[in-house]
Amino acid sequence: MLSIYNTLTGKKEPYHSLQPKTVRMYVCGVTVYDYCHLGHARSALVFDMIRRYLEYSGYTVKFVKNFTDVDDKIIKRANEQGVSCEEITFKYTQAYYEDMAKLGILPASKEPKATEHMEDIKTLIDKLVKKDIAYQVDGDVYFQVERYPAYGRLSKRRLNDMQAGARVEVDERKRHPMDFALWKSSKPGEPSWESPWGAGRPGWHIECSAMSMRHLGETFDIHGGGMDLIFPHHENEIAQSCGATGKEFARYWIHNGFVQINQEKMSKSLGNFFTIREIFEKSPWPQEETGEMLRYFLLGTHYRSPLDFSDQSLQEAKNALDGFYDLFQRLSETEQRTTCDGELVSTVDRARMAYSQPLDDDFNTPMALAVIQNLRGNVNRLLEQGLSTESRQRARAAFREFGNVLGLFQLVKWQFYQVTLKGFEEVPVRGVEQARVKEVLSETDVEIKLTERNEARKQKNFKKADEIRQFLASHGIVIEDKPDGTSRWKR
RNA sequence: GGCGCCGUACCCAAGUGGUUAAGGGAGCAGUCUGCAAAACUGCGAUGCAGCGGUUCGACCCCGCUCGGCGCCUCCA
Repeated sequence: MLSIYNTLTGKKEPYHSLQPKTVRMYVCGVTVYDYCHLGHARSALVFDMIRRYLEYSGYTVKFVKNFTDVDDKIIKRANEQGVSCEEITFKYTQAYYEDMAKLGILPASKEPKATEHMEDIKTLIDKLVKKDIAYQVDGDVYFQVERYPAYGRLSKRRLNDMQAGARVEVDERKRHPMDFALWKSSKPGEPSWESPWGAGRPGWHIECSAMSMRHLGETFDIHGGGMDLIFPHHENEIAQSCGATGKEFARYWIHNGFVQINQEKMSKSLGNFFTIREIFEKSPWPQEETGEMLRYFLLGTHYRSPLDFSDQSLQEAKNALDGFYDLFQRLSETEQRTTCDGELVSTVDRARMAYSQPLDDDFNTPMALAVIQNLRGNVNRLLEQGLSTESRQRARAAFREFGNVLGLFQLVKWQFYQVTLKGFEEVPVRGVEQARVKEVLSETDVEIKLTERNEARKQKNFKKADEIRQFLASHGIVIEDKPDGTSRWKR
């Protein structure tokens, strides 16, 4: 039985879909005016995991994630660079897809754009104006918060409290300082669409209401996003949507915590952010592995907690992951003994049950990882006592199955033979000492040396064997001798 | 000023009103190994920021204090 922490009620609640076996879920995506940073990655990854787990649990998931492609920031960026808004949004939408692919984040089932939903947006605003919940001032349309009595129920704020704290200049034309724009008249040169209120563009919040209702219906199951969207974005979405339809909007509100650097929120204004591509570029490890390291790191903390990013944390994730892939290598080797084949089956079954328990409890991925870590230990033990080739494949398949929910353990090659490092002079690793790789040895080079060494070992020439080991080690090659006299190696 | 979050071993990080406070990383010791690596085994918080309170019993509930952070303005 899945339960989810619902921001709306402030409690963990049993989850029930409105339609049986189907989840309709909307997540606020990004405004495409710049490269994504790690914070965006976390949010995307958290909801990707939730989506995957829901599917793993047998639900069909209608997952909608939007792109905001009309916005002040886009206009500003376009003006700065002297290019059109379309060029900006196209460029960063492409970049988004590239970054997400590297992180192993699956595309949503629908990825709508605000600019493609102008009719829906205008219809929705019109409805609010007709119901007298929104009002027009010159070419702008505002939502009147006092006309929605439940305003503040998501963020647990009262209108009066907020009024006291408001320290921005209030537009005198607004009836209440918290009233927000549904439609903004456009200045010359800005993107604009015709409307009953004049040429203009939609406010930020209305697009999500329009797009979610278009693709998921007026009432749907889950709405998610980063913590910082609770107010005002999601609060306003609720007001607009419920105001327009008179029905409940989203039923479960899920919000992920921030990525921090040294205990502080990662943000543009603080200048302490890392873009996703920057992390990949600076990583001394190949792309697939860096992606997996990031996922392991990001899912190692519960989605609602803040999490601090550092190079050390990434390295720790890699070390933890290495243990798995070392095991997977051994599982790929053949074996006749069947001593523990029976026990393996029950071990995997037990793990399967233990696995979904924490994930059912508000998506507790750290605990789920602990279950998989336990399974790793158990399989290692059984492996030592004897697991047949078939059982080894079964074990590997189990890791694939569990790992798929978290986007882990899907690689066929990690290290052991196939890996090539990128960049070979000096690879700076922030915070840690410099990783240095002197020169590249090709796989053939390594194989030749290895054969040479095993010859030497056969002849008990351990001095020579150790020299070769040392030589290879100085080139970042680690040798593992197997009981049968042959060796495996990894970089 | 309003609303809210966090403080668990060297580091990361789960968790429960009452059996031994998960798991990982790092470290140490041992087994194995020609050596090594990997793997396995063992060690590691008598305590969960501090102080009070509720309770038969609290790390977990309540209050206060200290420390750190977030939202209230665009923000994942």
